[in-house]
Amino acid sequence: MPEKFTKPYDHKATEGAIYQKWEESGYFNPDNLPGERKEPFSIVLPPPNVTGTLHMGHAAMLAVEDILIRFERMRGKKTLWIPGTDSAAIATQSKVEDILYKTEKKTRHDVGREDLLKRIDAFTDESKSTIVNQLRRMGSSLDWSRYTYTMDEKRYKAVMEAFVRMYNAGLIYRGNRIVNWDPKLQTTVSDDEIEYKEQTDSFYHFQYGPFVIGTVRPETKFGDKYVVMHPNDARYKEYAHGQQIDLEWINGPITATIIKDEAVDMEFGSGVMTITPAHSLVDFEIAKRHGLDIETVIDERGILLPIAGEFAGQHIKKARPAIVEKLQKKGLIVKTDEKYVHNIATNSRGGGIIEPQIKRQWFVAVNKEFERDGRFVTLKQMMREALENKKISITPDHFEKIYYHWINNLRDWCISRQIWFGHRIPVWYKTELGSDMEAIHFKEDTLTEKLGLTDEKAFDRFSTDLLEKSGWKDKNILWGSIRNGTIQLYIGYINVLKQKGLLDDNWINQNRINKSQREAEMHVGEKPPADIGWYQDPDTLDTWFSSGLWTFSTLGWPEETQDLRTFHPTSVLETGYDILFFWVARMILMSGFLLNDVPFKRVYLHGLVRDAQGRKMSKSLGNIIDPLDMIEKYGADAVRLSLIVGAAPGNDIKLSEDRVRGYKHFANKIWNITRFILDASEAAPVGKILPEDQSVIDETKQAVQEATTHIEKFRLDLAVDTLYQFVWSRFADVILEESKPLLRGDDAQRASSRSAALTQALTIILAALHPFMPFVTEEIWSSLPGKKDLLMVEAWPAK
RNA sequence: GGGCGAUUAGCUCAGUUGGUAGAGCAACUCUUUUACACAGAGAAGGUCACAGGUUCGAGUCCUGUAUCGCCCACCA
Repeated sequence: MPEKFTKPYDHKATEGAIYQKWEESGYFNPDNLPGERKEPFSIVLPPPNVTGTLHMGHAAMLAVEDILIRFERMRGKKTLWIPGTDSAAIATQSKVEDILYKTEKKTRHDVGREDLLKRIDAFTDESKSTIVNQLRRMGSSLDWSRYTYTMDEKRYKAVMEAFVRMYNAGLIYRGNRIVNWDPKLQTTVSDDEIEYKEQTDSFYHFQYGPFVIGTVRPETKFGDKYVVMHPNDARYKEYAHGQQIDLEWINGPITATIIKDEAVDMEFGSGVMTITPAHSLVDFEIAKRHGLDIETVIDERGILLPIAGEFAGQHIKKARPAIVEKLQKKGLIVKTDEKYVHNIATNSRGGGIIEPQIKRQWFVAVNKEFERDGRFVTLKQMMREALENKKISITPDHFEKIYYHWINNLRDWCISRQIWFGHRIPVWYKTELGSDMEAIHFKEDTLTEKLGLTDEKAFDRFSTDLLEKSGWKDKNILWGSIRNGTIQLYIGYINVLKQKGLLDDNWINQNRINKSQREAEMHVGEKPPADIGWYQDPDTLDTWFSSGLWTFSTLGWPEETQDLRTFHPTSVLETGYDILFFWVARMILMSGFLLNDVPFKRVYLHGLVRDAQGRKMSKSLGNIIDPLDMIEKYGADAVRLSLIVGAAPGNDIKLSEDRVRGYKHFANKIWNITRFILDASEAAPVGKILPEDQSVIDETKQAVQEATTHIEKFRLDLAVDTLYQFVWSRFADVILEESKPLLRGDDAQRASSRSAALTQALTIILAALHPFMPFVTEEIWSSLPGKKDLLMVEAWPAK
């Protein structure tokens, strides 16, 4: 018997070496697997953030997926588990920007786009190895030869291709619509990334002509010239739709128009409201229904525009009390509720408070019909049908209801982001200015005076100089145009001037004439047309756009690769229920349109890992259990089991260190069972199994069969429970105890028979436990006499 | 406001088509020349949230109530 069995199982001395053996065997790669394997089984790893570290949620995901992969590999399938990491666009860029500011006191505008991207690349390269090694520590049998990164060259190509195809099918369009604008991160945010947070504010009731209107946001009220009420509201039946009323408002007399619309809740407040279409989705829709004017009141930075009169140029936060004070003086405040509790929209990706803005952005049309297989369908329909036709099933199944509910409420998906790190939109513009970004116009003399520049040549030199210092490559972005005494400057240019302290918001808002957006000649494609003067859209794509391609971009799409033919659709997509909509639904959308197929056949949703009290693990609560600490202390096998047992699909897992410790004991139990059996087989050499000992094997097989059924139903929790019960309470406590007298008895034939039966039962147990506890089982396997190949490719001991 | 879950031993959770309540952990008693004290043997622990109903029979099916959780929407 090997020396090591005289001591308790030592995971630290074992796990590293075992993983190395697996990797060296090449068996993680389906092309190297022994025997003839026809049936494929594939999973793509939901790619963790490249700059992140492993947390318990990842650990749970890895445990489940590795169990499924190892189980199917042992069942003789051609198994592929594709590793990858995600660029996590916004999160990563913010992180690098933070570092930049902390170490060099610079913003991204100081260093410029190209330089920032270089810094991000360096940062991600450096941290990539951390997460990749942590994935290995869990024992994950990922095929590293197929490792992918969302921002690598092939994936970039796939994203470009997808965009172009969807654009050509009319499913991607550019439109001016109200979007969720994050003034802190200066980018749009998709509907799904918004998180509502409760907040207490003052709620003001204002006298608005004969009406009383309420608001928590007086600073948006400058543009309000429509007063809306329900058509059936008897209190206001004397007022007619379209009727005009003169009244006194914040900055003097205005004329308001009565609008009757059913969107108004008669029960709320006075049943009358004014609308701010440019900064509220509901108001925007009312305005569109009635063809009303839509006026922007607040700019991208939260600064009030000239429409605010004397308040123009102020930040909304500062302006609010001043506006309230003015209304108070004018006697227009009826009353104020100090403690009004309401929800405000925030950017869940660490951003600020969402300020709806009307912006020109790129969208995916989910309700637009296109031709497919001789009929007209919409993306929404396709997403719905994938489940209705049972091409995809979700475990646990009640999530299917939630999925349908989400689809039904789905609006067009805003896919453009104003951050720099990400897949850049493959669209090119050509105007005399180089793009059709937003521009602001000024009177020529005001600007030349402000910057101390006397003529156009001086301005040109000034710009060129600025250009060099700021590192911008494309001169066209920085320059504006002068014509008819008006200077037109791009937002990007203005931002640079602001950072240099040459202009400030106050001045801009007082001197601007208007804003414009020029139509440009447009080309959609990865590369610009051959002639010069084309300028690429500065925006990048929503990170979920590229994530949506993940099941097939990782397999080489758009090329017709062998991998794509063999492994797509993937067998199972396993992820947390928290990204069902972000990711799962979008993969169904993308795969449906681009491949006319589903991305996976089965969705398995695991729960979230919480602490022992059921709270989310967070830094602020200080209740984070680090999977690597746990692996260090108790071994990866124990960590895996602790995340599987008691975790029914979709249920949250309450994890405590005690649980992990408990499963370390189980690893040791198996270790000692082996020691006992090796001992026995040395004392009583393995012989022919007599009929009276056959039951030991039969019973073992039956337990494994039961576990197999559970795994097939994705009840890994029950499967491991079955095996645990059998091994500990039945095999160790009863069968081994009963065997002792037989092994030491006078009947040598019986002793050999029993010893043989136990040895065989042990091999079955080891094989059955291997997907769950790969390290300890593989280590024991290597010490059993007569075993040549690795346990990971041994045949599964049940049908 | 709409939707989806949950409520079973001190804690965490199983409980397949209805047939006398299960596991792990913790706690209790005993056991150490025993494969394993990271152990074994034993005992204890439950009005299955509550109230009705269907049934020969309900933790399981139906109705309602309460509490907790999550998702979606959102009121100016």
